[in-house]
Amino acid sequence: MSLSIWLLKTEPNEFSIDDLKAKGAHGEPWDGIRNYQARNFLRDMKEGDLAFIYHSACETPAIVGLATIIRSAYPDQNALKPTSKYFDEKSTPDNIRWSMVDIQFKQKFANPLTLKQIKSDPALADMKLVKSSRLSVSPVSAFEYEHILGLI
DNA sequence: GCCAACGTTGGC
DNA sequence: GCCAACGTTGGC
Repeated sequence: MSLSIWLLKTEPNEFSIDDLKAKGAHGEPWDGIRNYQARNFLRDMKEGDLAFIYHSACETPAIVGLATIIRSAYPDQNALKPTSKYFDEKSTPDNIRWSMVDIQFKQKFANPLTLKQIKSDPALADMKLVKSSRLSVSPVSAFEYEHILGLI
Protein backbone atom coordinates (compact mmCIF):
# COMPACT_ATOMS: atom_id res chain seq x y z
CA MET A 1 0.00 0.00 0.00
CA SER A 2 1.46 3.32 -1.06
CA LEU A 3 1.45 6.32 1.20
CA SER A 4 -1.36 8.81 1.27
CA ILE A 5 -1.27 12.58 1.38
CA TRP A 6 -3.42 14.70 3.69
CA LEU A 7 -4.05 18.29 4.59
CA LEU A 8 -4.19 19.46 8.20
CA LYS A 9 -5.58 22.84 9.08
CA THR A 10 -4.36 24.85 12.03
CA GLU A 11 -4.61 28.39 13.29
CA PRO A 12 -1.06 29.70 13.55
CA ASN A 13 -2.04 31.71 16.64
CA GLU A 14 -2.77 28.39 18.33
CA PHE A 15 -0.20 26.09 16.78
CA SER A 16 1.92 26.99 13.76
CA ILE A 17 4.35 25.16 11.49
CA ASP A 18 7.14 26.82 13.49
CA ASP A 19 5.72 25.36 16.71
CA LEU A 20 5.73 21.94 15.04
CA LYS A 21 9.29 22.44 13.86
CA ALA A 22 10.31 23.30 17.44
CA LYS A 23 8.98 19.91 18.59
CA GLY A 24 11.63 18.24 16.46
CA ALA A 25 11.90 14.46 16.26
CA HIS A 26 9.45 13.90 19.10
CA GLY A 27 6.64 15.22 16.98
CA GLU A 28 3.32 16.35 18.34
CA PRO A 29 -0.13 14.82 18.87
CA TRP A 30 -2.67 16.25 16.43
CA ASP A 31 -5.51 16.32 18.93
CA GLY A 32 -8.78 18.12 19.46
CA ILE A 33 -10.44 17.01 16.23
CA ARG A 34 -14.16 17.04 17.03
CA ASN A 35 -15.76 16.48 13.67
CA TYR A 36 -16.70 13.02 12.46
CA GLN A 37 -15.61 13.39 8.87
CA ALA A 38 -12.24 14.76 9.94
CA ARG A 39 -11.89 12.03 12.57
CA ASN A 40 -12.57 9.34 10.01
CA PHE A 41 -9.83 10.72 7.80
CA LEU A 42 -7.48 10.70 10.81
CA ARG A 43 -8.27 7.01 11.26
CA ASP A 44 -7.32 6.35 7.65
CA MET A 45 -3.83 7.76 8.18
CA LYS A 46 -0.86 5.41 8.17
CA GLU A 47 2.58 5.79 9.62
CA GLY A 48 4.76 7.38 6.95
CA ASP A 49 1.92 9.28 5.27
CA LEU A 50 2.57 12.96 4.57
CA ALA A 51 0.39 15.94 5.40
CA PHE A 52 0.40 19.50 4.16
CA ILE A 53 0.11 21.98 7.01
CA TYR A 54 -2.35 24.78 6.27
CA HIS A 55 -2.60 28.01 8.24
CA SER A 56 -6.18 29.25 8.57
CA ALA A 57 -7.90 32.19 10.23
CA CYS A 58 -4.84 34.39 9.79
CA GLU A 59 -3.61 37.22 7.61
CA THR A 60 -2.58 35.05 4.68
CA PRO A 61 -4.24 31.62 4.68
CA ALA A 62 -1.80 29.25 2.98
CA ILE A 63 -0.22 25.82 2.76
CA VAL A 64 3.02 26.45 4.64
CA GLY A 65 4.81 23.12 4.82
CA LEU A 66 4.83 19.35 5.17
CA ALA A 67 4.66 16.94 8.09
CA THR A 68 5.04 13.18 8.43
CA ILE A 69 2.53 10.97 10.23
CA ILE A 70 4.64 9.11 12.80
CA ARG A 71 1.86 7.36 14.72
CA SER A 72 -1.49 6.23 13.36
CA ALA A 73 -4.79 6.98 15.10
CA TYR A 74 -5.24 6.32 18.83
CA PRO A 75 -7.85 7.54 21.35
CA ASP A 76 -7.84 11.26 22.17
CA GLN A 77 -7.70 11.15 25.98
CA ASN A 78 -8.54 14.85 26.19
CA ALA A 79 -12.14 13.79 25.61
CA LEU A 80 -12.22 12.34 29.15
CA LYS A 81 -10.73 15.35 30.93
CA PRO A 82 -13.37 17.79 32.18
CA THR A 83 -10.74 20.51 32.43
CA SER A 84 -9.66 20.11 28.81
CA LYS A 85 -11.10 22.38 26.17
CA TYR A 86 -11.50 19.19 24.15
CA PHE A 87 -13.64 17.48 26.81
CA ASP A 88 -16.50 15.42 25.41
CA GLU A 89 -19.18 14.41 27.90
CA LYS A 90 -20.37 11.62 25.64
CA SER A 91 -17.04 9.80 25.66
CA THR A 92 -16.27 7.10 28.26
CA PRO A 93 -12.99 5.23 28.96
CA ASP A 94 -14.43 2.26 27.09
CA ASN A 95 -15.64 4.35 24.24
CA ILE A 96 -13.66 7.45 23.41
CA ARG A 97 -15.34 8.91 20.40
CA TRP A 98 -12.37 10.86 19.14
CA SER A 99 -8.95 10.03 17.74
CA MET A 100 -5.63 11.70 17.26
CA VAL A 101 -2.39 10.95 15.41
CA ASP A 102 1.19 12.05 16.00
CA ILE A 103 2.94 14.11 13.37
CA GLN A 104 6.48 15.34 12.93
CA PHE A 105 7.84 18.39 11.16
CA LYS A 106 9.24 17.63 7.72
CA GLN A 107 9.56 20.83 5.74
CA LYS A 108 8.65 24.50 5.80
CA PHE A 109 8.10 26.07 2.39
CA ALA A 110 10.14 29.16 1.57
CA ASN A 111 7.16 30.36 -0.41
CA PRO A 112 3.84 29.25 1.07
CA LEU A 113 1.07 28.47 -1.40
CA THR A 114 -1.66 30.93 -0.54
CA LEU A 115 -5.35 30.15 -0.58
CA LYS A 116 -5.66 32.82 -3.25
CA GLN A 117 -3.22 30.91 -5.46
CA ILE A 118 -4.94 27.63 -4.73
CA LYS A 119 -8.33 29.02 -5.64
CA SER A 120 -7.07 30.51 -8.88
CA ASP A 121 -5.49 27.24 -10.04
CA PRO A 122 -7.86 25.05 -12.09
CA ALA A 123 -5.73 21.98 -11.29
CA LEU A 124 -6.62 22.39 -7.61
CA ALA A 125 -10.31 23.15 -8.03
CA ASP A 126 -11.33 19.74 -6.68
CA MET A 127 -9.46 20.10 -3.40
CA LYS A 128 -11.65 19.72 -0.31
CA LEU A 129 -10.04 22.90 0.95
CA VAL A 130 -11.56 24.81 -1.95
CA LYS A 131 -14.93 23.10 -1.85
CA SER A 132 -15.54 22.95 1.88
CA SER A 133 -13.16 25.20 3.71
CA ARG A 134 -14.36 24.12 7.15
CA LEU A 135 -13.05 20.55 7.11
CA SER A 136 -9.94 20.44 9.30
CA VAL A 137 -8.53 17.16 7.99
CA SER A 138 -8.86 16.22 4.35
CA PRO A 139 -7.28 13.93 1.75
CA VAL A 140 -5.05 15.25 -1.03
CA SER A 141 -4.74 13.31 -4.28
CA ALA A 142 -1.37 12.20 -5.65
CA PHE A 143 -1.92 14.54 -8.58
CA GLU A 144 -2.65 17.50 -6.32
CA TYR A 145 0.38 16.66 -4.18
CA GLU A 146 2.74 16.63 -7.17
CA HIS A 147 1.14 19.75 -8.59
CA ILE A 148 1.52 21.67 -5.33
CA LEU A 149 5.16 20.63 -4.95
CA GLY A 150 5.71 21.97 -8.45
CA LEU A 151 4.32 25.34 -7.43
CA ILE A 152 6.18 26.02 -4.23
C1' DG B 1 -36.28 10.44 11.05
C1' DC B 2 -37.47 15.27 9.94
C1' DC B 3 -36.19 19.84 10.42
C1' DA B 4 -35.71 24.29 12.90
C1' DA B 5 -32.61 26.42 15.94
C1' DC B 6 -28.26 27.03 17.24
C1' DG B 7 -23.15 27.09 17.33
C1' DT B 8 -18.79 27.14 14.92
C1' DT B 9 -15.61 28.00 11.29
C1' DG B 10 -13.04 30.87 8.55
C1' DG B 11 -12.56 34.01 4.52
C1' DC B 12 -13.05 38.58 3.73
C1' DG C 1 -16.78 42.15 12.94
C1' DC C 2 -19.80 40.32 9.35
C1' DC C 3 -21.93 36.60 7.40
C1' DA C 4 -22.34 32.32 4.56
C1' DA C 5 -21.78 27.54 4.96
C1' DC C 6 -22.52 23.71 7.34
C1' DG C 7 -22.41 20.35 11.31
C1' DT C 8 -24.96 19.20 15.55
C1' DT C 9 -28.73 19.02 18.68
C1' DG C 10 -33.14 18.06 20.28
C1' DG C 11 -38.28 18.40 20.10
C1' DC C 12 -41.82 16.26 17.90
